[in-house]
Amino acid sequence: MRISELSAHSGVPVATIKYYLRERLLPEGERTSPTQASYGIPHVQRLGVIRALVDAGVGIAGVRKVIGVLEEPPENPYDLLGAANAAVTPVVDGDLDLTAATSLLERMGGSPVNCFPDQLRAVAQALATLDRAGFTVPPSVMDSYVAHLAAIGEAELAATPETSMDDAVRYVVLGTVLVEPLILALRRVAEQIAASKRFSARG
Amino acid sequence: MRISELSAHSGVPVATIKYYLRERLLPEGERTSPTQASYGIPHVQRLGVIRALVDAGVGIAGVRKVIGVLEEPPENPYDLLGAANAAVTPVVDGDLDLTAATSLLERMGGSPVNCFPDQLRAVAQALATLDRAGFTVPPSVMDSYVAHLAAIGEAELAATPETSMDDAVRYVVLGTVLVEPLILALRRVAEQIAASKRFSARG
DNA sequence: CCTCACTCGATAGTGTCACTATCCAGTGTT
DNA sequence: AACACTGGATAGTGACACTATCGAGTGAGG
Repeated sequence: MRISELSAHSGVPVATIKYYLRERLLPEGERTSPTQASYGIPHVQRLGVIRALVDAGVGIAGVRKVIGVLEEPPENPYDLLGAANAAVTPVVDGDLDLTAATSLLERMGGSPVNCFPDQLRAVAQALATLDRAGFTVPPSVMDSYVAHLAAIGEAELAATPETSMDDAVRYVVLGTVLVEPLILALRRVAEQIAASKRFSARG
Repeated sequence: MRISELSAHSGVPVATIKYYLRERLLPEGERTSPTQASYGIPHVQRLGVIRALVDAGVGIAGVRKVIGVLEEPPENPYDLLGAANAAVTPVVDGDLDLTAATSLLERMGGSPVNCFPDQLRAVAQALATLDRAGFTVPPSVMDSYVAHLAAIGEAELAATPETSMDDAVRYVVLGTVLVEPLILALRRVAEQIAASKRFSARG
């Protein structure tokens, strides 16, 4: 498959494919001559992953990290998940009050040792942003978040494929990031359904 | 309060405040002379909202829409939520297969009339992106998303403040957007807790 | 009254990011 | 031999959220 065919097959412009090659997001094709290389199905799949990640707001640097994890996954499944999360969680610097975040962590059934520090800091950062905007999450709603997201996390983990390590890696790494837009979109839909039930304006 | 004090009090640089004034995200201060204006607490709060929204990835145009809704909220609470969602949901153009998204909507207890079309399209878009990356959400996990996000949506709606219209508007509009980073961060934490329970690598 | 830091308002510039366009010499295909 | 196409390099684009600078006017201290 030549580069123009790869482009046609994946929907990604040739110039962009060259860009991804340059950025080492896409492996080189097999060289058939000094100015020719041939690409295969894995390249098409990889392009799909790259575009999905970029669309999801993960920057080129983050995509590179994710791909790094996909190509050299940690032995331990727990560290695999951590690496996947770390690849797409922007590191927050500066002072943060971690007490509220730690409390949420414990309410979800974990303890600080269960969690990479950056994830905890991400929660704290989210809380700080809400605070800065003068927004308070009602306790009943926070309870709901804690309970239902814990359940979602368990369901996701329970469904990790056991068939092959490759499948598991792919599931964990991509599921971590790519499902986020779906979750947010479903939440908005859920809110509108609840609103229409409550106010029966359109139903 | 002069502009430099507003800056000191909010942590936003003077030049940026001027930029927000120019973009009409921040209302003008009360003029005390042709080249002087005084700002108050509402300006500090507004700055907090703007920064929170921008940090959350909502662009300047989106922030303007959100603020428009805050300042002139629709009478109907359902339309208020719709306007808040519309302000921050990028419109997806192009052909999309809505059947899977509609099915999810129904599984959440709604029907197409309960939902603004753009929200449904956002779900379809998220599913299409997953598909393009070659990622399949296991049915049991999708069940989990549907059930738990529906519950979250209801909890959020049930907690809408009844004290004043202002409070309700603020809660709905800001809650729609600003809580998203918190939800995603909690999900990642939940996954790690579940992983550490399952593999007991760190707990 | 004078000075000087500060203000508004306008305009232009910066840095980042994900591409995209152009050029080149070399190659396979007809 | 003609021609489209290739890999590789380099420079340019457009969107975006600021940020820097300037000029004329103004309030507060000495």
